[in-house]
Amino acid sequence: MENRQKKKATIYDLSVLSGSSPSTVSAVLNGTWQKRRIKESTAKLIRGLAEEHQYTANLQARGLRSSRSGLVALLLPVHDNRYFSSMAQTFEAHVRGRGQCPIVVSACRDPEEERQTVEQLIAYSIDELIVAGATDPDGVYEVCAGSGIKLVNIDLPGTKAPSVISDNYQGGRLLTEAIVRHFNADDPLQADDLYLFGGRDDHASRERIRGFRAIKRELMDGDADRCIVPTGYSPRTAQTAFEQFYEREGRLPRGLFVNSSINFEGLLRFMAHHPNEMFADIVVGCYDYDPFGSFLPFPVIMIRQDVDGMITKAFDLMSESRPAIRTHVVQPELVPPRTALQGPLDAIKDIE
Amino acid sequence: MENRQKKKATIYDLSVLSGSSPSTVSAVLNGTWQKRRIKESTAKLIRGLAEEHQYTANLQARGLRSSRSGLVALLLPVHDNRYFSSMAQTFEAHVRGRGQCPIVVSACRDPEEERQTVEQLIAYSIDELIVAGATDPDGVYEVCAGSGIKLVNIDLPGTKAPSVISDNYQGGRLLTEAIVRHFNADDPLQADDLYLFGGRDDHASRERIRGFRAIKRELMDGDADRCIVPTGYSPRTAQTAFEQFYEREGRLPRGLFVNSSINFEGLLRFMAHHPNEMFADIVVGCYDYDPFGSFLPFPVIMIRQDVDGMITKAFDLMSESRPAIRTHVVQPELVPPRTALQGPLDAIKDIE
DNA sequence: ATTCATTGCACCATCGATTGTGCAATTTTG
DNA sequence: CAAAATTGCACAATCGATGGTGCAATGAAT
Repeated sequence: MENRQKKKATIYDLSVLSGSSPSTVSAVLNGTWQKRRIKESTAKLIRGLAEEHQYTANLQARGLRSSRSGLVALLLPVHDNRYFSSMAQTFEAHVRGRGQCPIVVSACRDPEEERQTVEQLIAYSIDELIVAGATDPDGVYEVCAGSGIKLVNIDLPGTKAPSVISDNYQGGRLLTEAIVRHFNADDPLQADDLYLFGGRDDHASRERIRGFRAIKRELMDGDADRCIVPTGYSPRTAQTAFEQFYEREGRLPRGLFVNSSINFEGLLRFMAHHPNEMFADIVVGCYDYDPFGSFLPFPVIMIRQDVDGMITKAFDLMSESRPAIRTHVVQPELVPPRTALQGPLDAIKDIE
Repeated sequence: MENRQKKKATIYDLSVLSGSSPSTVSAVLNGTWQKRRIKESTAKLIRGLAEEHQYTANLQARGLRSSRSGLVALLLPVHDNRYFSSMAQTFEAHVRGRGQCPIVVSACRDPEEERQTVEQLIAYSIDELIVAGATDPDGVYEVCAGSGIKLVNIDLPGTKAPSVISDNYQGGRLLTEAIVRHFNADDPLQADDLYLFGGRDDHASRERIRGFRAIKRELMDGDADRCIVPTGYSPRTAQTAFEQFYEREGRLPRGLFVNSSINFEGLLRFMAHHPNEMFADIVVGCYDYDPFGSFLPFPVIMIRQDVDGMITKAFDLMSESRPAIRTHVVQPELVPPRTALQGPLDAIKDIE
């Protein structure tokens, strides 16, 4: 009854109740009381009152005074795929582990939205920011410049802040090679039957394409520009690309390198209009891992990026005082078909 | 050069530069200047200076003064599955549409974590909060009580705040019936060959189970408690349950109602240790939709909950001044096998 | 030429916590 | 017992924005 009051208690309320000054209350409740030589008994009294009245600090006030907030943000392009959602999950675990408050926002892969969102975050005095897969990382940097925010790019590199990315070239190589080798020696995959679909003109796509071409040249007799079909990161445009190919050729390529699980959803949409038999002889390599994708009716080889490794590295960089502006590369992992890997959810304790 | 200063400009800086008072600057920049009868020319001058010096309001200060923040939060159990990640995506679009700032956090399905997280959010003067799939919605309410936050439960209902949930009973019926009817008449599914795996003792699971049993009684000759195997929402425990069943019976049930896509991942893990042939005669119904899950090598029928409908309803409720404490029910949708539905990502414009 | 209304803005208290500084009371030292 | 050192805390400025109130200057009405 008594502690179901309407307004939240402040240090001033507790100050009156305890007979101490607000600054004493503040010191006791934020842990600096030893430094201020507050008596243990005083501290105990105040802590008791705080407990009794359910005191919680007004973090906006604290943030205003100290120009910090305890908030750590992750800016994603989108939430709705397993790569980024596992990144969010991993990120939260890390931030909580450091005793801070994680928040996740997305900016729809829109440079203007990215900048505006970050501006908002800065206005809330976010302490640290991880920008994942930004369309314009350096634009984000400009917004952050001079705000004192710690900034690390992840997934796509920038030139103004430290970055942590996957080795997309190596991943592209691994995946392409695995596709090629998945075919039997008696009916090997031909160079003009191995296509790459998806992605756009960003660093990750370029590197993966570079790896794709390198393997094609090394393992097969050639490569061609028409074997590369960038579609942007969208299911719809990818679907269109598959359908156009099918219109033209009457079939799909036997070897398909799909540049992201988002583009893979375009292939699903295509599949919905065609029977499974059409995919009998096909091998798909997908950059990014999705557990369900791994068990489709045809062989699906996937690349899992080391999200935990990247996030860990990003926080390492943030804890450095003046991290070098360079790009750190983390190795991704090849995932054979029909593989159910553990993910960040496995770290969560189950009740039930 | 000159606008690359180290510290952010404040209304006091602009006040000096413009020769007006801070309150005038404030009024001009927050839009209340008409009400305060500021001259158009003064306003224009100040807006120009603000632009030039890249002024952005300190939202912590504003929030402190006005005890509002412009932040709207979504509290999820976890990020890393398509149901909740699409919820995050949809939520963000709605909040941005209202000109506010969305933030998403997760609390790992841990009641204590839920309460602590919400306490933090309140400390930042979050204006509105949607709590999705909370283990203890009423516990969250207690924390919010008297803070003036607008609160709506979603996915799992509470008794202290308005709630929006799926019609899980109806969804359970739909899904169970679809599983049964997917078998041929010449070799129909028997009651003791239709199992439900996953979920726990929450409202959603209970309702789905109720629907499951109702259909079993209506369409088949019986039902049995042993056909229901709650595992909690975790891939690992679900996997164990499938493996134990397999140990015991030497096979899986022909009809499988899997209570969430998270539990379905447990089936994937089981699949990784067994050949596809084992699943030749199986029909799976999964509560929650995952596009990749829909295309597995056996028929997978899914339920898609109307996330957009639920979020829309939730915001409708929030905009009411004193919404009734009741539970609103939204109809879910049955998704036949091999179906690639559009999702919230389709609303995002593509830049190629 | 007064009086009154309107315009246009400045002043100041306030939101709740942090932190540098000062000082009385107590304890220690010589 | 006086001087010095330490303990324990209060005071007050501050962070940046908001909004109620007051007041001078200008124009309108009588």
